[in-house]
Amino acid sequence: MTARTSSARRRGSSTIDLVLCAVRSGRLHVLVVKSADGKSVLPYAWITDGESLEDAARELARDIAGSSVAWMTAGAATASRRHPAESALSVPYVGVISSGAATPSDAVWCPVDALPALAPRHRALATGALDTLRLHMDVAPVAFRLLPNVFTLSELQQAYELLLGRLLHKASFRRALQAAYLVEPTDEWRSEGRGRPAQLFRYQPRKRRGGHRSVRFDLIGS
Amino acid sequence: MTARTSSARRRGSSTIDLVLCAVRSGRLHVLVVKSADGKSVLPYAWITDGESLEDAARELARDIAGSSVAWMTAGAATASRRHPAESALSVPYVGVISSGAATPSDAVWCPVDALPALAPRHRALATGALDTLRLHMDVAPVAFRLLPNVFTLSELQQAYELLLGRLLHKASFRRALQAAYLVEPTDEWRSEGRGRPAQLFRYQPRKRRGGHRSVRFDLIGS
DNA sequence: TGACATTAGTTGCGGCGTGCTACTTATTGC
DNA sequence: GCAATAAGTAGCACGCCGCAACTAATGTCA
Repeated sequence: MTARTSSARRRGSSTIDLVLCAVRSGRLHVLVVKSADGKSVLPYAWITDGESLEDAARELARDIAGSSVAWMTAGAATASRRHPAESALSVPYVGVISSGAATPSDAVWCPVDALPALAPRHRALATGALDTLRLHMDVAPVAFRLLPNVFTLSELQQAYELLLGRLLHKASFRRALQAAYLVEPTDEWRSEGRGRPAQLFRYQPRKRRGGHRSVRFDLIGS
Repeated sequence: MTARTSSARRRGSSTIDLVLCAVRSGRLHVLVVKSADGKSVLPYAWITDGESLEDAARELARDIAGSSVAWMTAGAATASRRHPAESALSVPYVGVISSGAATPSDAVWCPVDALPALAPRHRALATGALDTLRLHMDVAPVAFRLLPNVFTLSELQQAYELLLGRLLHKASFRRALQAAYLVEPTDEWRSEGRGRPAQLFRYQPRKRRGGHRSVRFDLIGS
């Protein structure tokens, strides 16, 4: 718990609630901290007038996780369900932390499908984080930000498989990636125990095509 | 202005701010109302404790537009820039109204690229609405909800062209639509002045494929 | 040391979706 | 009847995608 979170709480006030996500051993995890009374909570901070919400959320994330978040977006504000500090209104921010970053002290990475006891509002925010990531992954480099600066293509594919919720075909994945000019090979290789070593790549988008957004009907349902 | 909007304003409180969108003569419009002092504002309502934000937003939309919104989603809450009633925190909701609905009284549809003088926060919310619609149009029937219950395929294509910001090819558009089993033909035809009459269709998704989300790299930029 | 397992990375093929051109159909207006 | 206009369709070529099969490089173990 940081000074931000333990500052004077005001009934009827609003909070920024943080859902920090990372990949740990192939599963999506969210960062959970302990409140003053020992309960598990998502990191949160009371909103003060005149401050940018985005800036406040980034500052909170830096306080909690030590490093700055690799990517972040706001979720849908909610006043439903019980907040651990009785915040009237929660403005959720969903952030992504590189899987290479060190685990912050006084915090635990919890698998999103095996969360500890959380206040109902925080549980809803945590379980909804994956949907938020899925909503943005086609227009923002969410999967890339879940990885360290250099990564193997298999790691990138695993990140996409986690976000999409289904297995992908190696050759197709790599051809599509090649065509998009998003990654740049480094001259490093990593040996992961057995098997052939993998080349390391870096996220380095090169092509700036204005648009060419295509029509997509296949995901529309009711 | 409804009773909701003119209710006691409290400094430091939060509002729901509504960006209602509709297509008028081929351009995206947002609904603007007049405040008590004659200024142009987006419809808004003070948030009261214990009420669902989504419910409150839908109620506000019903009060303002008469009919219920065809589709709605929450945007990113913001505390930046000046709000017309000095709301500390705005929770924006972007809604879509069928282009067939009647224009509500005491309200004006304004082209989003030719807005009247608005408070800075409201201007930012209005101009950001198109991005919100674009973010959701691949997973929700946003374009369909911009249209009346029955519509021609040319109207649907125009809605998509407006959202995507580019022209589409008629044959390709129809083939893709056919393959998605999203619309159902009616036995009505509409004659639009000159030219061959167009068959009317209804949004009626039939196929429920679980997932098959595909990898999309082409929109990821920086 | 050689066979095997394991993981990375590539190649070629078939099918489907998409962009394009060109065509047919049906209506209004002169 | 004929031009103009807009809806709707057909055929073709190219590209993307899933798939299977292959090569390459490492570790393991008998």
